[in-house]
Amino acid sequence: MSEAEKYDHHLIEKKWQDKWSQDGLYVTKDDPKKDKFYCLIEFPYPSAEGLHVGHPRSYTALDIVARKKRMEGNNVLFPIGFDAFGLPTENYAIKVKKNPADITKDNIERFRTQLKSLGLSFDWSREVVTTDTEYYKWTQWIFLQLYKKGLVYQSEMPINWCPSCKIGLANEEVVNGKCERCGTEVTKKNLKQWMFKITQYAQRLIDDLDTVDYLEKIKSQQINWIGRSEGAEVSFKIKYPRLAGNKTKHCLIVHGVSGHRRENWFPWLKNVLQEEGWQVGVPDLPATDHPVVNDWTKALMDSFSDVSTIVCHSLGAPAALNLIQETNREIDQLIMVAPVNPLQDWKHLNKEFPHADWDAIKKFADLKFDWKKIKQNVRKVVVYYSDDDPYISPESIDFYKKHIPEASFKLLPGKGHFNERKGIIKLPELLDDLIPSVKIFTTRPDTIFGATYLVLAPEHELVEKLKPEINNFEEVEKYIKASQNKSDLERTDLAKDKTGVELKGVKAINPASGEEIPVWVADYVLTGYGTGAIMAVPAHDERDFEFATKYKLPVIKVIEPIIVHSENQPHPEIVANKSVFAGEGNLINSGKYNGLTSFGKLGAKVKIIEDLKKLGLADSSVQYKLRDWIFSRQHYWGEPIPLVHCEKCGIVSVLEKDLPVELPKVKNYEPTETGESPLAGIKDWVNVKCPKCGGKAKRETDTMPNWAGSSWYFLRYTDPHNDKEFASQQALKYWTPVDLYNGGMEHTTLHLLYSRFWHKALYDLKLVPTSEPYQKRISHGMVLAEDGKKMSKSLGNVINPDDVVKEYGADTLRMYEMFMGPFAEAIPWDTKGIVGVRRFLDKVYLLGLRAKGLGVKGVDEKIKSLLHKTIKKVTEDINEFRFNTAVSALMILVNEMQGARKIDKITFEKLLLILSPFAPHLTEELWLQLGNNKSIHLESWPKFDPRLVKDQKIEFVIQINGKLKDKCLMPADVTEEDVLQYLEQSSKIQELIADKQVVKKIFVPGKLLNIVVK
RNA sequence: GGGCGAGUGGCGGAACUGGUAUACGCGAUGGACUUAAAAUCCAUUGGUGUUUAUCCACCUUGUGGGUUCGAGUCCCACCUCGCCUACCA
Repeated sequence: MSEAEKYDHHLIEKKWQDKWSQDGLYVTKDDPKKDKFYCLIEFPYPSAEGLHVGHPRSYTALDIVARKKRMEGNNVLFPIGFDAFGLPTENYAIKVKKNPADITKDNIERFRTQLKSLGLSFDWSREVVTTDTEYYKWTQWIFLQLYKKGLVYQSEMPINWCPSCKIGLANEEVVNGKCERCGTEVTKKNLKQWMFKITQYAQRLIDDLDTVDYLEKIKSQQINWIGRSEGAEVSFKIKYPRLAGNKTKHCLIVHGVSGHRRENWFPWLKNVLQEEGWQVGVPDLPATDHPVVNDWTKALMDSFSDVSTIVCHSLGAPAALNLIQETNREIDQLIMVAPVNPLQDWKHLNKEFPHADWDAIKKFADLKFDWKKIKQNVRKVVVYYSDDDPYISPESIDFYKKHIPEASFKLLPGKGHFNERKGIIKLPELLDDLIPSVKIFTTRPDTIFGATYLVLAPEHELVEKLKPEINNFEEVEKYIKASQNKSDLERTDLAKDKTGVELKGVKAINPASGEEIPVWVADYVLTGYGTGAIMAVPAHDERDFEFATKYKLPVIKVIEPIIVHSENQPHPEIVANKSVFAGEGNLINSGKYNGLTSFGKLGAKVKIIEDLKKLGLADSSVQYKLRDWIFSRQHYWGEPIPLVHCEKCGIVSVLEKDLPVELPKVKNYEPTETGESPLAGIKDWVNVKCPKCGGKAKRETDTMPNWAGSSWYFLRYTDPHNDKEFASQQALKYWTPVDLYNGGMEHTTLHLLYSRFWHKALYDLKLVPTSEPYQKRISHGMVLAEDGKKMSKSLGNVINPDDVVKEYGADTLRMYEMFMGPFAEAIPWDTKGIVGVRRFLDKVYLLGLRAKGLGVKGVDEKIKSLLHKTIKKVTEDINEFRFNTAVSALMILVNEMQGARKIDKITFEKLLLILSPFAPHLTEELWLQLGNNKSIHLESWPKFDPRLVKDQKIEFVIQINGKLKDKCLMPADVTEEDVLQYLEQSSKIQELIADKQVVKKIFVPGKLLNIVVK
């Protein structure tokens, strides 16, 4: 082939790209008569670097699918847009001191030119850009709908904070625990954040995966990320430490003036405490003889000589204080429920309690409390009060706050005076003070007898609560502070030893065995998951084992592996010899559960929980690793969150008619010192009138994350110019769900999950017709650099697609990207390999030139058959995304056609048709040169003839003991008899089996005959 | 540590439900064309051995076992690499 016979890609490609655009060849109209096919690529982020050689790989692949689908008669939607908000642009803007909006505009322009040079059949008329106000107006509108639905809330959350850049970082900006930009170790900072309740959808996000067609590994990644685990919450009671020794558990309950009603709330407490082995004294005194009088006090102390705890209610409170003062006895804890201020004027209550001795009560006012003395005698004071108590005013509580500031004051809203007539008010909180307990989450309740200690996360609230009981509180506090200051990296570094500290003086009771076990605080237990506390079973959990070994805590084996002797199982001794056995098995050392299996419907897992449930000590529980979605970003370049903080009304939505809340232009994009968004500094933007009351208000200055705009862009494509709705119901009904969605594996957790959640929320609001956004999801492999590493600017190994297009043409680039390897796998780029596909296209071109002179009919049967086989193969390969083998099939056909003696125009045209999705420019050029007057891309996809695909004659294989020994040409439907007959005449085979004994013969129709000899 | 996936020539890779391993492409070698080079075309190209008339034999899909008439493909163990994830009880 000479130079002249090579085609000029510059000329051809530009010509057709312009023509197609002029003719609107790829503009899609909604057409209910045609079957729709919605084919979607992840829209790119228009970075300053421009397109990278990885983009065309997936775009071409889906372009091929889209083109084929069109030829098959579908109405195809194949749109394109840009996901343009986000940090890289903001950072770049700060660096070059330009407006991110201007930078974005330039970048998109560059991307458009590049994308257009590839001959992709996008419908550019539907282009969507997330940073356009017409687009983000609707992102904000949807946010408001979700806000109104109660899916959005505000919460103080620790965010990643770079102390050097003074900036909040998104998770994806933290690389190995360090700031992506400056390399400083990232710490945590508490900031109020807007959150999405994605956890509410956790179960549905798992369940509905059954209704969609995703690659298995994508499904499993989603399921893993959501991380459902079934288990149980079990309460471990804390042993009240001061009672452990010589003291008896003795509680005195002192009621108020309404002594006749004390049964309204005392009995339950009395019962519970008695069940726990406490002695309980409730002075059963007539109301008229209320215990203010010193005589009574003395009598009381005589009869209850060893009281460790006093619970008092209402007027019982000053009485109890008086009691403590007068008797000068040490009390462990004093719990005051709705305590009365003794200085209060009680006259107005005379009528309500006519039987009370008001003369005696009035003496309260005369009491002189010696607060110092009282406080010396009581170790711990707890005060419960309510916000709607008709008898106890806030001033009463202030009285106690003034005199006993050390007490813990607990407001329980809506409890009234804690003595409602209608029923008994139970105060589990109070019980927690008397008999505190730790709730733990476990997936292995069957190992509970092996729980030799408890571990609390450092942030666990019980630590503070047990403060008076902890003998080494200073040490504990130091540990907690230290672990809070640790960076995430340090805290999750598995290589480092686990650390922890024991709460000395505190013991917990194993509810199954009744054993006393120590309680530790350690940061290998996470606050955010489960209950923030675990029972440690060192014999059957690696982490617990490691910790127990370090701190010399007991290890009790309670599960024995079931020994099954089977060749297909790992050897049982290997399992048995491990110090930690985390599998299932039979129970030992577990009291009455010994001998049960750990698993199964009748196993210990179920049985133990059932039994503990009856005692009110356990409950089945399902936990998810998935956390709520932190939706706030303290950055400039994102959609403003359309909320307003009003001094009077609190948080108020921006009115729909006032959307979009536009990003103001500012001079400085640098984040602020405080971690607030740069928007906070723009006074005339921040200060607004409240949409509700018209009063003073401030705008929310946080912006949305990138994931917002990309959660619903595919909906906008269906109706991109609608200014009344985000998309019309009609368009949504016709086009959704997306039939085929391709993207990178790196987006299968975050983007895909967020987007599915967002869509489900819209579905619940009846704003979209389907509960799942994407019917099918596939994923492409990365294009690696020639050295096999990731392409990156810093390594200087990036290949620019523009250079390839310039030198070899878009068709060549497209075909090479398809040919390089399996679509789903990462493949290194090989510039040398490109010439192979270019040579192939040159061959096609040459064949085309020759074909012009050919007759309409007359072709070798062999070529005809191969053509039909190739049509079949290419059709199937595109359906299965096996583009590499489709290309190779096309190459084989072209090689054969080149060497063929006889070939006709129709055969060549069919080749062009099946090649056209891969190389749209060249095939269009040749198609029209051959005298056709309509674009090849408007033609139908050719069908193969099944008769021609089947070979008449086949190469039949003769094996001896499975090894190939001979081949012979046979009719496709050859019988065993015919083959055997052939064998008898074959001297070669006869020789080979001459001195052997033929055991049997295996005949596989249409394939082979295997002779088994000895 | 967990999850998923992959190991096939000098290289990228192919092989449908177990049935001819190495398709297709790159590279390499030799030849044709050319003053020469490029381009193009033709031939060869997994390894070893033997023979050189190119016939033949044996070996070969990370390693070691197993199932089977037959294993790149299925099972078990191990090794290596990649991606995602990370103390989730």
